[in-house]
Amino acid sequence: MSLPHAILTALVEKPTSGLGLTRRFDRSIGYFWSATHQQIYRELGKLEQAGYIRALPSAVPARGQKKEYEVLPAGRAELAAWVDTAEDPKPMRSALLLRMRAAAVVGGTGLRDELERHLGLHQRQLDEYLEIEARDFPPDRRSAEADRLRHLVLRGGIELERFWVHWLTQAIAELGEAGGLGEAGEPGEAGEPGEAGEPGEAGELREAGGPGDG
Amino acid sequence: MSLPHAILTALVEKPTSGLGLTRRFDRSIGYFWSATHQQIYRELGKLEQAGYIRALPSAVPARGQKKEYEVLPAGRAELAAWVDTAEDPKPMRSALLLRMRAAAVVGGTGLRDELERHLGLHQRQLDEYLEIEARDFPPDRRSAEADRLRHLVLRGGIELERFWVHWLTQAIAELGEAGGLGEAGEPGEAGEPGEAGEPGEAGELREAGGPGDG
DNA sequence: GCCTCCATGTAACACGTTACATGATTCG
DNA sequence: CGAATCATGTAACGTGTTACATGGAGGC
Repeated sequence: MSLPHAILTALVEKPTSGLGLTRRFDRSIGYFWSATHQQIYRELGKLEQAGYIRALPSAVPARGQKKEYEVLPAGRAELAAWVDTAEDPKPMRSALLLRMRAAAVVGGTGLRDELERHLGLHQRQLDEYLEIEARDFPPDRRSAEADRLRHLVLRGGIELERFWVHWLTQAIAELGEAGGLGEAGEPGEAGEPGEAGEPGEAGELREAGGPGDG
Repeated sequence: MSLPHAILTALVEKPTSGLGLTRRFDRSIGYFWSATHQQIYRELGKLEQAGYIRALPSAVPARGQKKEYEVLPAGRAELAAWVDTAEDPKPMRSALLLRMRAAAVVGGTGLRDELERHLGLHQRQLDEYLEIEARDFPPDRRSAEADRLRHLVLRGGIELERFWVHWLTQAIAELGEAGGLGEAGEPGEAGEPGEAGEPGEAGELREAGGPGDG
C-alpha cells in the first residue's frame, strides 16, 4: 500500500493536480516509486472518498478541467502513521539477472549487447542524479533535518546506479574475455551433480539449507 | 512477462513439480524473481496449454497428486528467444526510501528502528549469498561458461546487498548524529523556496529540466 | 473547421497477494 | 480414526499496464 502514501507525500509537499502529480512522478518521486497517470487518478479518487484529500474549491468540477488537491488533517495523520510502520523489504526483481540465468541453460547471443545497452541507461541515470545532487545539495551548505533526509534518499539512488554500472561493467568484461556468449556449447538438460537420481533438493545451485542457518 | 520464463528456466534446469518449483523459488531463483505457489500453478496451467511444457507421464492426473513438468522444444525455443529480447530496466521501487521522503515532510519517530531492522535483514541475506558463493564457486576452480554466468548473477545479488548494508549504515549514522528523527521541529506545509506563489514547476527538489539534459 | 496539446477520466486485462478448499500420505 | 504434512488447486481482491474516450483551449 505505498502508492497512496506516495501521493499524500507529494501533495503535502505541494498541492497539485492529477497531471501535475504525473509529471512529478516522472521526476523526483518516481525515481523510487513510479506511477502512471491512470494509477494516480484512480488513487486520487479513493483518497478523496476516504477523506484524506480534497479538491481545492477554486477548481470547476468538470471533465477536462484542472483540479488541484490538498491534503486534509486525516490524510496527514495517515501518512505519519505509515511512516512509523514496520514493513519488510520486498525481494529484488531483475529481469536482466533472470535472463542471464536463462542464458546459462539455453545460451543466448544478444545478451552482451543488452548488457551494454543497460550500462548506458544506468550511466545516464547516474549522471542525472549527480547533477541533481550538485544543484540541490552543495557540500558547504549546512542543511536542515528534512534536507538531509532528502539527500540521503538521493544518495540511495546514486549508489544503486553506481552498483549497476559497476556490475554491468564487470559482467561485460568477463563475457568479453571468454569470447562472447552462446558459443559455450550445449548446456544440456542437467550437467550438474545430483541430477536425476535424488528426488530431493540437490542439483540446482546447491543452495543454502545445511550448516548453521541464521 | 518474466514469470513464465523464470519457470521455463527452472524446468529446463530440472523437471519439477509445482511445489518443488515453489521451494526453488524460495531459494536460488527467487533471489531475483520471487513467486508464490498460486502464481506458479496458474502459470504452469498456461504454459501447458501453450504447449511449452507437459506433465511427465509417470504422474497420475488427480488432485493432491504430485505432477512433474518438463519443457518441450517449443518452450525451450520460446525461452531462447526471450533471452535475446531487448527490455528496459524497470525503475527501482523502494517503500523504505519513500517513507524516508515522507518522513522529511511529516516527521517520524520509528524510522530509525526500521532502518536498523532492515540493516539486519540485508546483512543476513548478504551472509547467505556469501556462503553460497563459497560453497559453489571456489576461487581456484576453472569453471565453464554456464557456471561463470551463474556466478555473475550471484555476485549481482551480493553487491546489491552490500549496497543496502552500506547505505543503511550511512543513514543510521547520519540520523544518529542529529539525535534521532522527528525531533527536527515541525516541517510545516512548505518551508522550501518557491512555495505557493509560483503555480509552475519549482518547489519540489528542484529537479532536472533546465540545463543540458542528455 | 481541423489539429494539437492539456487534462481528466474509463475499460480491460495482466500480474501479485491473501485466504481458503480439497485430496493424498504418513504417523500415532 | 484423527492430526499433521504434502500437494494441488479456487476465489477474491488489489495493484500495475495498455489502450482508448471525452472535453476544453489555442493556433492555423
